[in-house]
Amino acid sequence: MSKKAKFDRQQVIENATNLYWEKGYHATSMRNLQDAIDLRPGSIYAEFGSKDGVFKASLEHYAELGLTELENLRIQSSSPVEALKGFIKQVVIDSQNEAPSCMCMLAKTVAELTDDQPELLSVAKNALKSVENQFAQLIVEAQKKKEIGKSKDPQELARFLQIQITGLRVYAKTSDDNGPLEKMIDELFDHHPFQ
Amino acid sequence: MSKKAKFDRQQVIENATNLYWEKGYHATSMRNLQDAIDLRPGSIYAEFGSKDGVFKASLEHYAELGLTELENLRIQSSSPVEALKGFIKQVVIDSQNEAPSCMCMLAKTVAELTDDQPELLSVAKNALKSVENQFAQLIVEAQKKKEIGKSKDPQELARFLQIQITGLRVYAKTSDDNGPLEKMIDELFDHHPFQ
DNA sequence: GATATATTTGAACAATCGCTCAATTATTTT
DNA sequence: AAAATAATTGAGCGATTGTTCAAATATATC
Repeated sequence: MSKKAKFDRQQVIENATNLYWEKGYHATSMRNLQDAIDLRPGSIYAEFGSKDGVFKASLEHYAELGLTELENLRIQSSSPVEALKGFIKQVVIDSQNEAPSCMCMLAKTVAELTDDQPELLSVAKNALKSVENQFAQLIVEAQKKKEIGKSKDPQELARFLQIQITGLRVYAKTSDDNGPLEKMIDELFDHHPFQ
Repeated sequence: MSKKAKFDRQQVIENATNLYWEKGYHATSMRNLQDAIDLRPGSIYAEFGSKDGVFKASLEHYAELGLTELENLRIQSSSPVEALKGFIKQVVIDSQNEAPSCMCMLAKTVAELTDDQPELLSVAKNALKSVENQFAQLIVEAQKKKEIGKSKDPQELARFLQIQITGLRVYAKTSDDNGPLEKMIDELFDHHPFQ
């Protein structure tokens, strides 16, 4: 009795994410978005409600992407610390060539938005916290495998990693020499607060 | 033969800086700016040429503000390391209550802008590098005073500090508990790569 | 094939964007 | 006081913003 053929929602969100990730919230217009996801305004507003709705879906998709990648690295590696190090190298180094922006989209959003967009800001903050919690979980696992001393507080170490990643990614955008960054990542787990 | 009474350029730039610092480049409109600095479009364009011109002047003023603050802290303190630590505590902790944004305006700009604004991006990057160089200079001084081992590379330590500050300031925006951050700052100079 | 209905389209809305410039105002020199 | 000129004003430019909705289209049911 009705028409069912719809666009590929997942593909649409992926394209929207790539555009928002590159340009940020304010610099991305609905017309930019329409072109990037190949949908007319009516369809976008029927599916997402507003520009904010698309951005929110993008933030959630981006966070899911990161968490999935971390899981995959954990499966591929025999060591939780190696998985963490691989993740950090990927987001800090590899993302410079492959990703829409070398910045973390969540950190970029937290940096860009003010309390004028409380919900979007909250989504970004919560997503960052989710990633941090996943870090902590891997650190607990590493402690069980004696890769990290059991006296350390996993949440504290996870927070430390988040801070390092954010700092490193912003710095990566200011510099074209990855040498020092790779060295810093390699040494991350060899000193305080990990050792 | 002519009219000379002009607005206070320094005050105008200061007001513009505070607005741009809070809202970022794209979210700040020329009308927002007109209200904040109490000037009509004609005067603004006569003095700064464009929205980008005002932003550039703001970036430069912001950088100057930071460098001056660092100098003042150095004069007030007998120790270069104490000056550095004081600077970091101020920008990470105190700025949450006092400043237009707890974010570093330069890092925020680097995070927000793309190659669509190459000149503004370059100004922000260069300003960050200037601050980093100032850090390095204080570290050299600290080495002379035996506060830091002379085998350490000042530029490497300065870069490390920049990365820590950026990471800490973004994290501060996601969290309302400063305890862990203050502890991290206090311990910054007690471990690798400083010791 | 006709009907019903969900989906998709794209022109167009009011508001706002960065910016221009003729007109007005204020100050200095004569 | 008059003339000269720089500074300031603010209405308004064309373009773009986020969003709406009547019309057109495509699919499922009968």
